[in-house]
Amino acid sequence: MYLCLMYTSELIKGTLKTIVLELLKKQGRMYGYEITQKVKELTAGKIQITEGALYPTLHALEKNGELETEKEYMGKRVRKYYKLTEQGKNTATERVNEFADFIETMRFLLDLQTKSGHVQG
Amino acid sequence: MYLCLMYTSELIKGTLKTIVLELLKKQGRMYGYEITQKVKELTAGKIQITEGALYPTLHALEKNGELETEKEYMGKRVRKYYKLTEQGKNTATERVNEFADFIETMRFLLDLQTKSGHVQG
DNA sequence: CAAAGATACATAACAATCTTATGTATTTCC
DNA sequence: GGAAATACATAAGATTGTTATGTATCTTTG
Repeated sequence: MYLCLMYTSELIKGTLKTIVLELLKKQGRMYGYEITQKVKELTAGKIQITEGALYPTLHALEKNGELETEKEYMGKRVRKYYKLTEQGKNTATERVNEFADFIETMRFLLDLQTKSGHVQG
Repeated sequence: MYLCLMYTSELIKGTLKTIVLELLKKQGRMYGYEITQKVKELTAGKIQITEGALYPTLHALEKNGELETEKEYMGKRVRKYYKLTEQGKNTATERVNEFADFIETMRFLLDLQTKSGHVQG
């Protein structure tokens, strides 16, 4: 059995946008810090998005027209909520489909038959 | 149905070492150019390893003690065959296991149930 | 109530890893 | 004999991440 260590950062590389887009698609709207916590929770700590990676990514997606923002004040503290634009919804779907296809290709290439840690059937 | 386009390069990023190590584990020994062709063939052109990425990676793996080389001359042209060291074999297994675990985590995170493009059962 | 930790944003220096471009040289095919 | 394929290699530039740092507010706890 594995301990629940984080993955080497190389693997996460390239999937961050996909994760953010798909999460926003499911959750409707989220703010940055919330995204880091949600991913950590859903992956049992295996994937931990750093703020240094997330915020620039969110800004880039917004600049590219995939996301739009609303600022909300909780007392004096600001929260920037992000949600998908129409374009962002399409991009989210494309990205997820591409990733799904990619992992099937990799599973074939690496001879991975069944899910590790799962008993099938 | 998808056309057989290449994946956005971001996805491949970080998986190159894993691919190389696992291929060498199965094939015994291979030379650089052969690796690029084999991967292209096995993935129907979806993953195309560029030489600018592969050669530096092979050199790094060799420097790190994962690979060892044998030069062979086919006429006047040289081929550099790579094979795994004992350490390399262990690293290959670790990398593949980690990747397998990673894609399961991602499948859960992205709500991917069954294999895209496959009929299960 | 003061300090520590969590929440919430942001940016900059650095590192890793890839693409694209370039270079050299041999072999094969038409 | 020239184009395409084989076979190696490296360098400039782009992308995307980590680590470090900064600011500020809110909550918990001794």
